[in-house]
Amino acid sequence: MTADPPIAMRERTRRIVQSELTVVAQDLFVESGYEAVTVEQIAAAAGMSKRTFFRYFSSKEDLVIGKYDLFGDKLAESLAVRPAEESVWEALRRVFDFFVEYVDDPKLRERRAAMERIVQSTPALNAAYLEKMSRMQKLLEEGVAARLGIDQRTDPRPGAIVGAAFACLLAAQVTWHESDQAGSFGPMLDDAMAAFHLYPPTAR
Amino acid sequence: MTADPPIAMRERTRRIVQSELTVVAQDLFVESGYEAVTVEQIAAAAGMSKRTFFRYFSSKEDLVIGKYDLFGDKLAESLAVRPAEESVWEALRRVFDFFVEYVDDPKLRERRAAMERIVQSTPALNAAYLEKMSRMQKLLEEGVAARLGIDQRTDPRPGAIVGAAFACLLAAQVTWHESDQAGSFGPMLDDAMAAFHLYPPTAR
DNA sequence: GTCATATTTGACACTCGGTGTCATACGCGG
DNA sequence: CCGCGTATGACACCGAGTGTCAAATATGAC
Repeated sequence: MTADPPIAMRERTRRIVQSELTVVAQDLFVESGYEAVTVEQIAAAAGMSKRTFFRYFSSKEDLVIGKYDLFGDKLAESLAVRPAEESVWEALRRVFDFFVEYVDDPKLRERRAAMERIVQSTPALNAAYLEKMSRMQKLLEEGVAARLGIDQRTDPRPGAIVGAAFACLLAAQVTWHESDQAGSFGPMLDDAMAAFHLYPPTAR
Repeated sequence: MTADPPIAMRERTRRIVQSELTVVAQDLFVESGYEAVTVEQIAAAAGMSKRTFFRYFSSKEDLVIGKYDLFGDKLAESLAVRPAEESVWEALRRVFDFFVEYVDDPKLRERRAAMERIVQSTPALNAAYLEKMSRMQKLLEEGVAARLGIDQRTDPRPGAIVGAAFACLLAAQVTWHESDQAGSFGPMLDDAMAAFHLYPPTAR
């Protein structure tokens, strides 16, 4: 247990440096665009060498979208906790409340909107973003398959359902982002997901 | 008109060099993995310099997934041609017959399956693939919005519906790819898309 | 066939993202 | 104050991708 305090300490300072880097980098991205800003510039603006930057982020992309790595497990746990009598579609909608909170958060709104614009308009970032989403989806598929009592290895429906739910999430996000963003993101997501009705799974 | 023949000629030889490069590169990828093969190795194996490689493909990724750029417009046209009385979901399924033909094509099956494995297992490629898909989706959204008579700038449903259809396509593709691949890909896609029923769009 | 012209190619130098290595500086517990 | 482990910077290096320019090659007119 004597090893705990220093580790926690290091981890804390590490987080601080990371968020400092994130802020500095985002300001530069907003000013000049993602691709026009080099890692060396970010590092210099944060008072460190390029080599040290890569000790805090595994890549330039990671600085922007790395945070989504943490989301996946949270979502899967959140799905596991949903009551069994709830429909799969409804359960997924409730799981997405996590995103709704994130999008609605008034403290982050300005900054998040700016970064979203940059991600949407930078193909490399958008690609990486979609890949993260696809990883989250995979983590949820197992839970959905279990709920439906079907085998995800031979039945495409768990993947299709989770993918469709994420498609709703992304579509709502884009529309929301291009709207005036008054009120909550929740109803927009509800609209998107309400376009679908799931047939009860049939045995095969 | 005298300018036509040479252009067609150059374009033809260009295609030939491109497909030669693709074959050579795919063989190398299958042997050693995408990332382990350098562009210089591909170029050397095809008897040209690295600089010349980049005159035929804008990037290493482009060599693998660049062909999908052409799909988008075809899909959009294909949707525009679907009869108006057909439901949106059914129309999208019919548009996907294009993919079904592609996947079923017995001449390409072996090679395509090998490349699919590589794309699935290489994050950078998978990300780029998803990004291409997302571009195709955008091209179809307008047509879907028109069919439904709703405004895609303020209503998330066109994007959600197209995205959901593509989610079915991807899920079916993954499941298909992990199956014995006997028979046609079509029924697998039907299964995935049959999990959903679309509510008729309501005015807002 | 010959010449003029346009295109293709290779060679080279360069930028940027990312990694391995090593010596040094720093913070901490004894 | 000393020893130890971690953080850092400097440097060299690799691979993807681009700009430039000169040489090679193909094309068209005559």
